[in-house]
Amino acid sequence: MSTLAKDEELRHYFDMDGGYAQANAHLSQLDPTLSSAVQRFGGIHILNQDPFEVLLCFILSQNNNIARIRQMYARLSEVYGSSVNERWYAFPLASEMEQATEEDLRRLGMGFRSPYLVDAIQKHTLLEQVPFLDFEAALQLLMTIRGVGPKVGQCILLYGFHRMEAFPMDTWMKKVMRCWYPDRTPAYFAPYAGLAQQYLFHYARTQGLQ
DNA sequence: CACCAGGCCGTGC
DNA sequence: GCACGGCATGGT
Repeated sequence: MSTLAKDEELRHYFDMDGGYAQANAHLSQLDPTLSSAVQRFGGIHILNQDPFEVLLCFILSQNNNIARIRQMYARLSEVYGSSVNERWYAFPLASEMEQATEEDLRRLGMGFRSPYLVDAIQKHTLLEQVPFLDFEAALQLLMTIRGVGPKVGQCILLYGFHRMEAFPMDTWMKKVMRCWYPDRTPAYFAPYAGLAQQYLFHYARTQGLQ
């Protein structure tokens, strides 16, 4: 790949032309909490990640901790990833994991998520339909994959398909909503709910809720 | 050594 | 519909 093409790919991956000045300005004027979150952590971008990678990673994330998710990600990359694909990182393509069985994955330490991974690999072509569906239909489709519920599904839509309406509700965001936005729903943050989620998540985890 | 982790599934009501 | 326990495994 030419350096120019790689530069363009990286610009897209990090969403360098995402219009964040306007998004940050909008969120900042919503309320004091978001205002200080943006002020402290301004610069957060929503990545444009590979949908298949995101699908597997967020299946791995359920009831798990970051350190171990990293380790499992690295292990899948080592065992199934290949440098022949034209990418700057080694996470496997769906085609490279087609042969993986539940037993293989258990031996690799994927635990109770192993059958979920197998189902996700098997159904990976569903991802191709997502760009043509509205948000709710896309979420319902993703949730037909075992191990994909509302939270994981919205993560896939946000990081894999850049759907800004997505607002993944994990344990931290439930606390955030209860504590700071008791009378609000994610629609309050439209049209930048996904970005707001990232700011609030990071804000809550680094400086705590009060 | 208990307890927990950026949920989801199956069961029982 | 909704509350509940179980879940593989490594970190703290």
